[in-house]
Amino acid sequence: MLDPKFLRNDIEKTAELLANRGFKLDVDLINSLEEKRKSLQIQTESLQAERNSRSKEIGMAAKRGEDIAPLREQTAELGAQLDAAKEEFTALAAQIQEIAYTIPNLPHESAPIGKDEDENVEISTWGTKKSFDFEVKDHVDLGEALGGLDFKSAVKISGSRFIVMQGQIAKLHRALAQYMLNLHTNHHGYTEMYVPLLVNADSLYGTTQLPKFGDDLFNTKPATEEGVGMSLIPSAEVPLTNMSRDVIYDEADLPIKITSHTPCFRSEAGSYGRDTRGLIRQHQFDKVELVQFVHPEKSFEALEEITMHAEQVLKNLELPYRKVVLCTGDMGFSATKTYDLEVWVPAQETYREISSCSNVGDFQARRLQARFRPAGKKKPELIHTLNGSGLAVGRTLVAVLENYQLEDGRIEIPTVLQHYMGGLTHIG
RNA sequence: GGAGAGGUGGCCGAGUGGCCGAAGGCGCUCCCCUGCUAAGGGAGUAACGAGUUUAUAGCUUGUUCGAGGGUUCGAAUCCCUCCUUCUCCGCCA
Repeated sequence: MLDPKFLRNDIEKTAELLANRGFKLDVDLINSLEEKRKSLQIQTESLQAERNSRSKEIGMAAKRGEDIAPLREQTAELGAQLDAAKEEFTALAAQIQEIAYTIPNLPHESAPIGKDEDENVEISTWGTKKSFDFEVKDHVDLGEALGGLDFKSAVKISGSRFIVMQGQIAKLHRALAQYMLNLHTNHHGYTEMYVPLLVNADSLYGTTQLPKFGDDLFNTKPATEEGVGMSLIPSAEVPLTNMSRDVIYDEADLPIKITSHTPCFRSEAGSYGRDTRGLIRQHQFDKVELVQFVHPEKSFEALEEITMHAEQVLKNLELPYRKVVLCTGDMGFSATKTYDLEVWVPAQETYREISSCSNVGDFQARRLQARFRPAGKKKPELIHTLNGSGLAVGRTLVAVLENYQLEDGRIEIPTVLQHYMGGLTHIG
């Protein structure tokens, strides 16, 4: 959620920045609602103040043994007025909040301005694309031929966009996740976390999946007026980032760096027809997530760092990739700035997203009430939160299968993973 | 799943209808005292929102005692629902 002060004091500038990401802020509507809010709030609060002081008087009169019946009657009338004002104010405040919830974060000035993914800017490329002197197969053909990817069984058991993995491929998938976790905990300073995969609505509001993106979630109960029950996490970002909810950290505790390997569940509503083949877009996939809570002045520094941590996985796996900074029009709802890492996928002859690292600024922290107490100061301030995939495990498996394929259909195992595979050098 | 007892400020803990936003303690900050240290004395110390303001200063004001409803002129205190913690029993990887 944006700082409401932006909407009150600097709405034109805010609208301009939001326009960069293709969001049209209804300035006139907000201005008129705000104006109403202000007068209504003043009115309501002064009625409340009046009631409070009268009630106090009644209490004192009662103590003196005076007759309080007439006073009570008078105040009862005031109460009716107050109830009406309160009701009106609550409705208006709810309307304003509903709008506020749908406003995305302001892009940072260093994010390039653009409409959509075509205007993302490549920052760097790494690694050499292997030249294959045979026709490359995609991971589906490779995996099925090796008996390790079983799409048919997954359809039978659950439906499309699920996968059954088997044998060495299942093990390779596990090895990838283990390797990533070990790298981040042993070398990048993250603390490993085991977290719930089912979360409550408060958590989803905290990380801004709700109220706007509820359709992307799998819920344990259909949404009703009573609530939605619990939801399967779309990313470990949700439980990890919610660790900070309603916490006031000591400044010395920052930065906090945590990581977790979890399955992620996404309904992928609205993406029918895209990436229907293979493991690229699944309802369930594994991911190793990196989350940092940092001092507000350090968050852009931290974004570079967290991105580097994700890049290190690709480098160590010797997978060619490129780093892209998302333009304002392609950034996620809560991000101020995002780097995507895209891995080379030989069969598609293109780079595909495998990690997304974002500085969220105080956007989530405001909803989470995630704060720290600056040394020597009384007032707590909002922290900044960051998250990054380090990496999406399923897509990394795709990249390994395709980039490490041999002409005979076998897969070479990247050096750093061989240890995790019991010394195995090839699959197949 | 059953029975019982709880949830109060950074922490502990008192408070069963009216100067209670909340005694007391711990912690923390500042000051005094003590030639260091330990101890002692004094003062201060919740969050969030609105208005005013150059101001995250001050002032005025509202809300918040697990959450949400209700009763009342007035609720930490009474009633209802939910969440959650602990103890005992049951079940269980």
